[in-house]
Amino acid sequence: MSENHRTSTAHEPVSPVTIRDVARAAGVHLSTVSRALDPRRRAAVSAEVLEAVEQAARRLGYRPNRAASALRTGRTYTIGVLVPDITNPVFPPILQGIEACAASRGWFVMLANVSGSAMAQPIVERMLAQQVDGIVLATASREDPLVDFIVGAGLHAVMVNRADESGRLPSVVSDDRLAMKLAVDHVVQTGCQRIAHLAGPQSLPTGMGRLQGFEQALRDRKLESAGVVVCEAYSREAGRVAMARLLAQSAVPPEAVVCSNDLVALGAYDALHAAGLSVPGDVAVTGHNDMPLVDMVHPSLTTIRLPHRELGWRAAQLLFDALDERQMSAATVVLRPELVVRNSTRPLPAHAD
Amino acid sequence: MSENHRTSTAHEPVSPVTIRDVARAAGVHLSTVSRALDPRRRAAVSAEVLEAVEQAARRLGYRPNRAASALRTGRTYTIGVLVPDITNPVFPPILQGIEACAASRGWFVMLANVSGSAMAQPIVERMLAQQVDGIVLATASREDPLVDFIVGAGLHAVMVNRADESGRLPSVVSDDRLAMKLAVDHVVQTGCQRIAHLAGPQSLPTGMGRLQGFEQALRDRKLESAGVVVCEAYSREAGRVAMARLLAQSAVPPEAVVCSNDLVALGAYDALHAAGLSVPGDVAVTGHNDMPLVDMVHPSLTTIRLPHRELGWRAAQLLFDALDERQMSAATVVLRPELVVRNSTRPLPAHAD
DNA sequence: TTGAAAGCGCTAACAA
DNA sequence: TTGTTAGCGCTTTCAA
Repeated sequence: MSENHRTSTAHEPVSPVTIRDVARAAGVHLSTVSRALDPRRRAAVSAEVLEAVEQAARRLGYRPNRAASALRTGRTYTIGVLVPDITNPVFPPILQGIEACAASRGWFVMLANVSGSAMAQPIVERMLAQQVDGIVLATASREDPLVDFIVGAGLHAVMVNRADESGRLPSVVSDDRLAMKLAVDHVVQTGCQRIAHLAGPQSLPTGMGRLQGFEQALRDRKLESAGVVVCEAYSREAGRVAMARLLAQSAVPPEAVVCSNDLVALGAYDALHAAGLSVPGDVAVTGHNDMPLVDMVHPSLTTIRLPHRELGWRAAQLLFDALDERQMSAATVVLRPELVVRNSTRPLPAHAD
Repeated sequence: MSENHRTSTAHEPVSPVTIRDVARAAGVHLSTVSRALDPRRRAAVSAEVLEAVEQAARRLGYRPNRAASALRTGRTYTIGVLVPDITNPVFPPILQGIEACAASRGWFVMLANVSGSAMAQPIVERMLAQQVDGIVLATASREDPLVDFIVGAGLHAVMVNRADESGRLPSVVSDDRLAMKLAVDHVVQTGCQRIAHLAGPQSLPTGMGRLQGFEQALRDRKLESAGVVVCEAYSREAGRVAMARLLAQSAVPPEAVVCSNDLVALGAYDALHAAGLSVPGDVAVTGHNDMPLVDMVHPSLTTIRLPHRELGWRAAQLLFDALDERQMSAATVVLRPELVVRNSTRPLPAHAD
């Protein structure tokens, strides 16, 4: 049994090497080690001491204990991320962007999947107990009480993809109004005049934003809406139900249906097929998000592509800005979506696949 | 300015209320507060004191500082999760399962997206510095040096979806051999005899396992392989290239192609179409994973469904078992995949869609 | 340029 | 049943 043996149970397998051990090995005081290992204070250490410390640290396999450092400084180098449903394909690339930005600075991401808005505040409170330095919210509803809590707690936070309407927190979103204008203008150009909209849940910022964008786009074109139905959710089944309802509303189907979401659009396919209508022959359909494989469905879906990964990266950047400069400028960053034309809106299936 | 005002910079917005404040408010010693607030030691506190403490804590909005507790106990109530690519649709449900299991116990998940196996060990080291209590790896290669490091460090870890071959760590995987047997038996039943396989990367446990499963399934049926091509990656493009190569290898195409992955299968579609062959008319195709929307592609893809969420949940459970009982029984849990029959293997397209 | 010393907030012996 | 006390590993004044 060696002399400086430390009790190491299975519970405590991680580096038992402390800053004190490194100091002893390097023959200096532990405060000198702390200094030498901190990039910002390294300059105040002589070259030979620096070398000795670094060598000792390397030799012993020293790994600074972030829990201790967090207790002392209040910084954990960790941000919390709340997403509503990680299996919704919109969120993985956003999360990837956030994680990549955090990792590029040596920070970590704590992930929480928030099922149901009632869970959000307790989760944020637990994250606060964990001393996260900031939070990225991808879960906001239009008037989200969580924002009150966060602002009240003085917590650093930003919103991504969905921003609440108060504008009290910085946010990074896609331009939903532009997205709908792109879709409407496109179907108009292919010859459609009677255009309907399958809207998303109006409790969500995106649901309302896209609906307003659709209406504005029609006004710009001096067109009347051929009907709007609000979906219960951004899901295929909700889209199917909504499309069926839309068809039931009038004798003649619309020439085009602009959907607030790809899954909704695929649900619209289902209802249109069930009604014996063909896409795009009888009705053109557009989606929103360009989720994986919508280029493989039949017919391939014309949709709106969002820079999801960039949304996440920029949101994290905004958070780090706030953290660094000790200030929260409640900026809103709006990124541009892009139209992706495929076969669900082809005027004529001349070049059939 | 109140008397017990604490300096609260923008950096330190989180609860400045400490256990000491609660003790003062409740008129007891801070160790009594610690006891009263710990479920395991609560019993040793009198009812009236317990009540007073809880009330004071609630009134002051006390939130235990986990960094301090972590420093003292070595426990952060956090597990690290490494995934190779969060935008690969296999991983979100696995991650969801892990997160849900962790959340059900009040634990948190630190997520790292590991791009490139060289990044893995540095990330684990940084997680160790963060004092994570354990790690879930979804990134393993067949003989992964990371496992050496983890075992050497005495770190608690489990593998999910992909398990390395040494069996030194507990793991939760799907039965790849059974999966391929299900696929082969199915296409045999639909009348195919000349069956080929598009294999996954042989550096990955799943790539090799499925290839072996395919070969075994053919042996069981006393059939000769109609060709095997190994894909560069689990991607559509790699599948397309591999299928093209397979077609070039012999004059007559196989009757069925059993693929190691859905994306690979969709790439096979591409190559088959390019060669003027129809699915399933000329060649039947099966996939693996049942990723979202493969029921919507044309033709809808027959594939193998995995219990991805359960994979994640069970992996987390295994990790918590190890953490609780201070022992690492290197158990392997093998879950059963399930065949999902769709139109890419229909014997006759009688009921065309 | 380095060392000494205090203390972040909490837990867990041990003592009363 | 409650209080006293030491200290987890680190950062950061302050002094030398």
